[in-house]
Amino acid sequence: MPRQILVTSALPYANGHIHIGHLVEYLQTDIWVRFQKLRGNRCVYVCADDTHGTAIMIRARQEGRREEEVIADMQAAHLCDFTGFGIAFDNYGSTHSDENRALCAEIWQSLRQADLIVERTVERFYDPVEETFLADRFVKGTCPKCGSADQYGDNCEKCGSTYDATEVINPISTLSGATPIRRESLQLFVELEKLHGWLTEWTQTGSHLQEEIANYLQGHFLNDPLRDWDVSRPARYFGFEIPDSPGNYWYVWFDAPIGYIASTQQWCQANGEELATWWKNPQTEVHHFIGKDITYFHTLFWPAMLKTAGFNLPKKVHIHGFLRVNGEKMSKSKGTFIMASTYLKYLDPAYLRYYYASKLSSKVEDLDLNLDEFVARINSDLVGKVVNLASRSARFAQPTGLSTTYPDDGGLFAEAAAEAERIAQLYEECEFAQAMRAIMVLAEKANKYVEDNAPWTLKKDPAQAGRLQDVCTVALNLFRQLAIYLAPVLPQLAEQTGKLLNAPMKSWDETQQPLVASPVGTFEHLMKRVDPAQVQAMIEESQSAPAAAPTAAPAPTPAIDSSSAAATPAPTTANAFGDTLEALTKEPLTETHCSIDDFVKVDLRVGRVLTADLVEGSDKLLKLSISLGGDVTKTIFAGIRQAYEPASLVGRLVVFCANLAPRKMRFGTSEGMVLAAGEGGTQVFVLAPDSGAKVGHRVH
RNA sequence: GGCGAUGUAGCUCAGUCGGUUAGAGCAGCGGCUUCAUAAGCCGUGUGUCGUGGGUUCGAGUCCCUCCAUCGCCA
Repeated sequence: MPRQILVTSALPYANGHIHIGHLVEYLQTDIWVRFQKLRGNRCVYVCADDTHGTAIMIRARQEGRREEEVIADMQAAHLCDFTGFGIAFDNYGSTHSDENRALCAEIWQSLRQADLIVERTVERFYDPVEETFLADRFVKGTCPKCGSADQYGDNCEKCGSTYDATEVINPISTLSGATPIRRESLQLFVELEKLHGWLTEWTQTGSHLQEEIANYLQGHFLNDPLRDWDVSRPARYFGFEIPDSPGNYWYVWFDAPIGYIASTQQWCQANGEELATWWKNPQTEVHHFIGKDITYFHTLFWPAMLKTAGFNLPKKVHIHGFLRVNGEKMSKSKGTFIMASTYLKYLDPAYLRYYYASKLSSKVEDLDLNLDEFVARINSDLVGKVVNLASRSARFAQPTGLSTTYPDDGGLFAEAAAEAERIAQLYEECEFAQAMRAIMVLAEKANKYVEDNAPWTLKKDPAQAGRLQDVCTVALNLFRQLAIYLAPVLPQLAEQTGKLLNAPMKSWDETQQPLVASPVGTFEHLMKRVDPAQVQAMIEESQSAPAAAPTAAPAPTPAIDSSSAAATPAPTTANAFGDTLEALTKEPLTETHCSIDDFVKVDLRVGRVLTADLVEGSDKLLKLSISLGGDVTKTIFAGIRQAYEPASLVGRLVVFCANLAPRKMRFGTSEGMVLAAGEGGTQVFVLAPDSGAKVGHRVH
């Protein structure tokens, strides 16, 4: 009987782009979800942008835009990054949605009815310039305990003491620099203490939490009375106004987790399902994946809200540690603060998926991305052991296909098949590192089989043709087993393997039966070795570019594209650089001249790709939003989809025609044309300026 | 400061209820192979198990001290 599983990752905040630290969580979750689906369980994976709060409000004000515009752009960018890494949400919503507003109201009503809400007047700092109350972290001043200057409003980094922002000496608002004034504010609190007994029981029993987390909660919170949770913020605040308390808004951390439910609801609406099936049903397992920084929101406040409002409690909250790079915190100056979009410009997402998988456990431990190890591990495990297995047998098997009966392999296939449940158990428990190791052991045995049976020798003797086919049948079946075991981590490899062997992989159970009598397709490279130079280039770009908006990329060929680019047939005659007449022959020079007056009519500009999205219903087009600086943007539909991963374009500079007459297309209006060279299809190469060119520069 | 985690081979880590000479992958070294994307196979480990002490017939594994690193403290 298939399980019914609802999975979430934490909602990324709409104030910043996705970086490789975020990706630990989304990849961990995506792998787990893909595993569940492969096992035949009903599994829905939802997420959303977390859009409310002071930070968004400030950002919008700084940029002179409405909050809605800021969060819409960021959501597009987030989705683009996630898609680039193969993270497959069933629905990706926003906390700023009608569904979420309604659900917040519903849960709020439940909290009221349960008599858990209390109102109090509190004296808080107010910024008279920005006209907003100030969260503690937006107040700086001198520590009232030790006298250290320039400390935040909640605690002192020097002496470690904690205090109220209103105690700080000589306070300053970090938003405006103004001296904040004290002002009374009505605040609404959730009296969490009323649920203390229940929370203790829920957190300490039933393995809803990792053991160390349960201990942490017991030691840090549950031994003392729980404080009231302040869930309201006075206007101005970007969020939802509390229906029965005009002028007050729900604190961002109130409506954010409700976004999980709201996103599920959107999915239900799109798929003809009932929300209750997923959130008010003891048969459904809810699994949250989060980072350790937001533990108490998800293990105290959130269960309390769910319990009170009658929604499913999480079966498990899976909490992971932070990412470190080369043993240290991610650092801008060392180039290890790597944005997802930057990574995608240089490296195959499969590498990071596998690397993280090879390091992840169910513990709340930090994960270290050691870049030397990254290169070594991918090259050794994925290229050397896994992909190589197909590479050294598929070509021999292509003329004949697989044998009609599965040959004697000395028990190798059966042995690997017998590992299926153990490996599945490891995936289930989020022990991905152990799962990867178990799979690699199988890969080593398979390679030894190929070595011992030397198909390349058999090939030389026509009398051994049958034996050659058998040996390749074994090798390719062992490879296929590995590809299925790895499919949650490497979906692309699974898909390519399905194509190669003319048997798409749909289920974990396919590891149990060898494939026979199937034709073998033409072998194509499944994975490139990691080029350390690309890693270095990625670091250098991360070092030089502002994190939020990478500048002047050296415009490398996208990683996904370089293998096909090399496959073009070549030469007749060539110049000293090896350039042939091939292209010119295909498209001869235009005979008629173009006057300078004609030329200046064409307004070519340098622009930055803000977002790149797949166009529903078109296999050629990408929808690009291109910035000319500030808030001036153009929307362009470019026929480059087959050549570029959308994520690889975001943030890079392009040259485009900015005054091309707008053209209505089926999908929207295109306001220009991006310059690119090449024959079309996958052979398209977008032009980029040398570094130094600025967004908005005209091309002369 | 309080609480917690971690510290095992050059690197990444495994070591279950304490029990024989402490293991694996990678790197390195030696050999073989050359089908494959400079890939593969075989062989190769003299490690103060962070330090010092204790319990025990026996401790990487239990207890205490200290050191180092990291995290958390609404």
